[in-house]
Amino acid sequence: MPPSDIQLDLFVSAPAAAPEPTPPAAQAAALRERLHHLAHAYHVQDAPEVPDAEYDRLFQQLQALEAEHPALRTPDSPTQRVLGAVLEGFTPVRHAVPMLSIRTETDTTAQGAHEFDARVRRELKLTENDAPIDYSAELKFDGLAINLRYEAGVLVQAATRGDGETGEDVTHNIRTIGQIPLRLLGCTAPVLEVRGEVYMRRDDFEALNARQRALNEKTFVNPRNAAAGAVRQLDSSIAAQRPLSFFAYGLGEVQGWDIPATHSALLDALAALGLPVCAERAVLESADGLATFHARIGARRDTLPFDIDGVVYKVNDRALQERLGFVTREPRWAVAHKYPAQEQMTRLLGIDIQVGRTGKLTPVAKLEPVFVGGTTVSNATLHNEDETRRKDVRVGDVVIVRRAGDVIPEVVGVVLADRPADVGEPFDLYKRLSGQCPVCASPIEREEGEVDWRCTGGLTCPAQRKQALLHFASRRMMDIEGLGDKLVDQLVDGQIVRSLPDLYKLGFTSLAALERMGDKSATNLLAAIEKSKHTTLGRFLFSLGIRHVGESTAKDLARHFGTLERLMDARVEELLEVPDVGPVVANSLRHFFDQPIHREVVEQLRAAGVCWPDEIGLASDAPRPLLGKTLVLTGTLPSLSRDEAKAMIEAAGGKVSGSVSKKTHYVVAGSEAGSKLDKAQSLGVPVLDEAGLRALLAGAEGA
DNA sequence: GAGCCTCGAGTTCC
DNA sequence: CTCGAGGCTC
Repeated sequence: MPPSDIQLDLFVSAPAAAPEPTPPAAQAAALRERLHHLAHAYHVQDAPEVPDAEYDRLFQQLQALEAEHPALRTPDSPTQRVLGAVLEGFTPVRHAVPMLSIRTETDTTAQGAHEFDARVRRELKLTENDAPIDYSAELKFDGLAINLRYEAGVLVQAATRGDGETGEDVTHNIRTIGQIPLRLLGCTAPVLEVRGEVYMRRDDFEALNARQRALNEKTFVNPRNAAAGAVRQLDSSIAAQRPLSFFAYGLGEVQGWDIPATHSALLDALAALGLPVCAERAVLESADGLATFHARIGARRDTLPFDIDGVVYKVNDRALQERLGFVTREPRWAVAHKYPAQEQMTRLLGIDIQVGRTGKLTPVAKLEPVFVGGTTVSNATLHNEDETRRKDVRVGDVVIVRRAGDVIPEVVGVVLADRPADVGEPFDLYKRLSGQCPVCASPIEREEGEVDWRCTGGLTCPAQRKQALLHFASRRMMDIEGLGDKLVDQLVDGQIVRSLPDLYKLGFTSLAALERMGDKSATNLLAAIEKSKHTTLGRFLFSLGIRHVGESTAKDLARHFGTLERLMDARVEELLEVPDVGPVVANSLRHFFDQPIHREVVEQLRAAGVCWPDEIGLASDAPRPLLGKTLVLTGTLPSLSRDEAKAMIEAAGGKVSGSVSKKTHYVVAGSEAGSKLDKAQSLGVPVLDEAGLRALLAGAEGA
């Protein structure tokens, strides 16, 4: 069976540990079974069934049980060996020096660092009065450990960890990793084994998955999984297409090479040999220093280009390391200090289907609330029907939920082993809804080649009407302050507002009668509605919610046609003359204005007093120093809001775009600028601060 | 026809 | 913010 071919059902799932008071022996046996099964899925099949945090939890449960009842500690217990197994098809490699695992400090608070320091000092019989100990702190990469064997400076073999004693020869795949030198710089030692982690960068992982999706191939759950799969390919040409990276962090067998006296010096020496060593490391003394490192890296965890699951502390001095030695298979002088999990398991309670503004029907996972990545998550989008089926998510399943940083929570996959007997059917959107919109019961349809199902009800569908109203009133369009979703719900459900023009017929008495609406709020809202009547043609066009017509296109159309009448009557060929308007947009516009109901809405809005100045004539003789220039805004400017800055740039004839490319003339960066700033720098696009922008607007004015 | 550059649209939580 | 897709360019 090729490693990528996952057939979980071949493996009988082990009985889960019973939570009821079971005899400890039976409990330990059940835990051992379960852990063996999970470890096999993780290490050998590259198909983890549960998040790491869950494995760790079961592992610790077994450890605790064995500590309490030492008689239960069998030689084959997962706690007694480093996990993994040799796969058929690869040549086994016996490690000259065993590849050990590292003890995990599971306390994710600063306390974890203090406990490690205290243990080390106790073992060394140091007192408060002794000098502090130097520690080397590094990142704990989320990849897989590899041993590289160099003889006379030449890479002769690369092996996985396997069970720690014997791994697999994966030299053919490792040689495809460009970062790993095939020959060391200035080193001809007879034997030098370098250990480190093969991993996949997040951007490489995303690109790989995008490629897999495009080919309709199965995507990978996470970067580590993808990296492990690549390293275990029997065919190295496949591995070569998987973008892997490497960091060195330790040694195996060494002959004829002077090992530096400290770990930090060793890392420097490895870097000098031409091996990639992560720059994110430090030498610290005291537990406080370690705790600070842990917190500092934790704060930046999401912005690192690769996944980590914690940091690693090592006693820096090799002589001290030797004095500390090992306990069973783990060094006493090193520890991994983890971070809270970004993945958790929870149960899928149901699948709701939402109706969007355009009628798009989106399946949303209703989850048993779970704390992951710093917040409690109870909803997660399933995007669309295909996506939901691809993951085979069913109601009642235990699912893995991930949330990293600002990323929207997502359902990564299903724990098939825990699928209950009474699990729901495979997701079928049409069947679920009996072909009807869940809100208005209009027929639903999915056009050829489209991913999404849509409600055909249009504005007769209350859900779409509500979204249309919210869209119309939003800040970048008609800007009606105070018209939020709660109010829109009441207005539409109470049939007070049936169409956009109804908004302008609202009276004080009908408003004040609503829930949570006092005299003051009603007056303010009416004032906001009144104010919104004075707008621009561009905003008005955008606010109508015509498919494929967003802010930017609406502005282009307004500028090109000048008046609404000319636009409404324009033929498709005339519409195509507008820059950035192609057949799809042109037909969408034509289709919209061909419907009498839409023309009527426009008519009524104007009758209600909605008006705008003619676009023609706006092309005044005001100086336009930024004519033809494209700018990108990023971060927070000290005194200008994003919209203000944008308005100023547009008034000067410039265009504000959302993404940086080589066509961008300037990037205006404020504080907390993100990836756009990096991109500007890598493309050599000039970067301005607010003062620079003002100078550009003003300075060119005289020219 | 491929690849790049934008724009449009959807989405979660506090 | 990110993905998908429309439009433009080569």
